[in-house]
Order: sequence, then structure tokens, then C-alpha cells
Amino acid sequence: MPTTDTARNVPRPSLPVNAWAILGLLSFGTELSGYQLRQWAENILGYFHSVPAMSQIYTELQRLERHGYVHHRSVPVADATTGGRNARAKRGYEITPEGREALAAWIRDTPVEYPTARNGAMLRVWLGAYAEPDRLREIVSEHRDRSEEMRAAAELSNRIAEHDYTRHRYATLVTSWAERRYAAERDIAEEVLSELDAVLAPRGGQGADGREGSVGAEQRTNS
Amino acid sequence: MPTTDTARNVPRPSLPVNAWAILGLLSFGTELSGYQLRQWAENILGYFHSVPAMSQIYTELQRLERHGYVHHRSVPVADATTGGRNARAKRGYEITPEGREALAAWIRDTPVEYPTARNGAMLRVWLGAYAEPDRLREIVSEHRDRSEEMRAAAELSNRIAEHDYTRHRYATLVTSWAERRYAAERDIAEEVLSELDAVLAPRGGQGADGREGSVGAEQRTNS
DNA sequence: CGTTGCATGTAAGGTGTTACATGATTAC
DNA sequence: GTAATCATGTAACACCTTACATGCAACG
Repeated sequence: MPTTDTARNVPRPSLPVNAWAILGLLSFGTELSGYQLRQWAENILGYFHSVPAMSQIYTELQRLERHGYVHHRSVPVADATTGGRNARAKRGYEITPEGREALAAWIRDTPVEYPTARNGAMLRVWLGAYAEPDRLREIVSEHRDRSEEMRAAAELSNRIAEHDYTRHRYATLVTSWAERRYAAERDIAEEVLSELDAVLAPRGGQGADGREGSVGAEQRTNS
Repeated sequence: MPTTDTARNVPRPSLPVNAWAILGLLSFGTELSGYQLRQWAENILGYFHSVPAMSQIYTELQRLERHGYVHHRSVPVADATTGGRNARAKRGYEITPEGREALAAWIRDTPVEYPTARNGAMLRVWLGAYAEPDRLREIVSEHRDRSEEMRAAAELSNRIAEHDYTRHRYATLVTSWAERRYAAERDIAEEVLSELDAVLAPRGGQGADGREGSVGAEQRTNS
């Protein structure tokens, strides 16, 4: 009997979402190195998940291997024109059948985490009374521009995925989702920018040390 | 000389975003307990930032106090009908002038973090080849419903903030931003649901152990 | 011959979570 | 009386990041 999690009825240890994201990445390719994995993560994972740090990819890969979800072998890197003479090696990782099973089981059984929508720009707008008007405009513009950048990048990824639609059906779904999502984010930021001007326009704004009163204190907490 | 960060030219220690979020919360009210802070966080902070765990609010409050950004005193809790006889106490926290300065400095000088948009639903759609079609529909529907719930809650918060617009100008900006943002999220989820049906409809979908090829591997990483 | 890209890790440390623990008060 | 709410913490720990360290290959 192997020591992997394949033995039935042994509850699979719950791994962090990041582990499944990396395993998922691996499920789309063959003989990928940790380094390549990060590049893929930037091009895909970044739209609906965070891009893990290099070091984390390597440590996660080790854990995944301990669980029997991936395995690796040394793969010579075919360096362009060298004709394969130079045998510089990389660790080519691959997902195992157990890994695919575990991935399917995770999707089937694990409740979806609440989406974390941390928005540093809006946090600062909320504290607008403490900021210089120009700084506030700068923050929101920057957010709008970043959103547009992400939208454009998602559009590109989407076009690439569409090229081979039958193989990338689900990826296409997600990249086009990302494209619209970031477009919306951009548009709403633009609207906030206008509204901000309306708030800031009236002569004698609140100044930098505004003392506000309570905010939404009465609202109850039943959800 | 006090040991706070007030002494000029002493570089302020950089605190995590959460600390500023809590300090910001405190800047809107007087004599708030850690417990109340969490309720406020749920009603406001939750729309553009995460709601910290109870235990973290308490530890963060302690750190903030060490820095001289907040202080507390014991406040008797006026319990409804008891006429103030029962002197059950809470720790009423308040932001200090140094805290307000630090908050303003943070907004002025600290670059805005990249927004983290982790979406568990889309992560799973991306791995759709490993999921049962019905499970996938369930996941996206749930995401749509949650988005609508958030939208409705934001709308409510927005109406409350609008009641006292002059005091809550910036809060109104943010709650109406949240309202539109979650509405967009809901609508796009609805669209994905339709597209998902189109992908899933063709007879003999890929089955649960689809082996896909590479995805966007060619895209370069220069941004 | 120096910079950039590919490639792989370890170490240290902060952040923030869950679990645990406790107790008073209020509402049913 | 007992469940829910208010209230405050500590302990343990997982997660993930930054910093550090190393080395080969290719390009100009």
C-alpha cells in the first residue's frame, strides 16, 4: 500500500487554496518547472487569484509531492540553438492521477471561500477627510489605470485561449469574465473620480483633520 | 519627551493595512469597544477591505496604543432600562491627535497596495474540467447570489450614510462605489452562468478527468 | 565581462486565523 | 434557566512574504 492519499476513506488533508491553484496550473501542462509555473500564474492565475511568490511555489511543490499529487524528474533544458548539447537541467513537474482525483474532490466537497475584495484605493477614499484632495484624485486615477491595464492583459489572455477553444473552454470563460470584471472596475473608478470632484469642489472642503461622527453604527449584523 | 511617534523626523514604523483600517474606523466614532469596532467593520470595512477577526482587533488595538495612536478608558455600559445602575464596563477606545496625524501621513506617503481579487468561484470554473456540470452551475449561482447580497447590504449602508451626507461625504462615495461594484459582479456572474450552459450543453462534455493542454504558455511576462 | 533570464532553494519573520477560555448581562 | 449578546483576551499555528544565497547560460 502506498502512503499517498489514494487509500479510500482516508480523509484528505485540507490544503490551502494556493496549493490547489498550483496543482491546477500543473494540470494544464507537462514537465513544468517551478519557474515556468510562476510565469503561467502571472498570465492566468493573477486574474482571479493571487500570484504566489517564487519561494512559495517551490515549497508548495514539495508538499504536493509528499502527498503524491505531483512528481518530478530531471529534464534537460533544450536551449534554442545549442542543439541539445548543453544538458542544463530543470525539475519537470507533473500532476499524478491521485493529484487529479484530489483536485476533483476538492472542487466537489470544499465550500467556496468568500471572495476577498481588498481595495486600497477605496479604503483611502473612505478616509478622504485625512487626505489632500489632489492625493485622493491621484489614488483613484491610479486605480482606474491599473484596472484598465488588467483588463487589457485579460483581453490578450482571452484571445490566446480562444485560439484553441476546444482545449481551453473553461479558461476562455474565465478570461472573458476577467475582462469584463476589470472593465467594470475601471468604469466605476472613473465615476468615483467625477463624484470626488463634486465633493471636493465646494469652497472650503473639510480640511485635512476632519472630525467626522459615527457611521452606520445602527445597522445590525444579521447575515 | 513622550515615547510616541510624534517626535518629528522619527520615521513612523510601517503598520499593516489592517491597523490603518481599524484606526480609520476609530476616527469616525467615540469611545468604541473592540466588540463594537468589529460590528462597524462588518457594516463598512467589509465592502472594500476584509473584516478582521475579533482577536486581531484586540491585539491591533494594543499595538496602536503602544504607538500612541489610540488610548482607552473604562466606560460604563448604559444598559437600556437599567437606568445606569449597572456599571458594567467596556474599554472605550479613541483615536489621538497623533493617530490622526499618522493616518494622514499614511495616506500621503504610502503607495497603494495592488488590489487582491481572489475569486474562489472563478478559480473553480477555470478547473471546470474536473467538476461535475451541476456543481459548476451551483458554484457560479452561489457567487451571483452572494454578490447580490453584498450589493443590497451596500445599498442599505449607502442610504444610512446619505442621511447625514455632510458628515459622511466620503463614506457615501465608497458605499455607492460598493453598490455598483457588487452589482457588476452579480451581472457578470449571471453572464458566465449562461456561457457555462453553452459550454456544458454539447452532448458528451469532457467528463470529470479532462486532460487539457497548455494554457497561455506563450504569453510573455513583461509588466 | 556584465547584465538579464532561467533555475532552485533556505531562513526569518510578520500577519492574521482558529481554538480556547472566561464572565457578565439580557431576552425568551 | 438557558440561550444569545456583549465583552476581552491568550495561545498555537498556518500561511505567505521578503531577504538571502547560489549557479549556469545567453546576449550584447
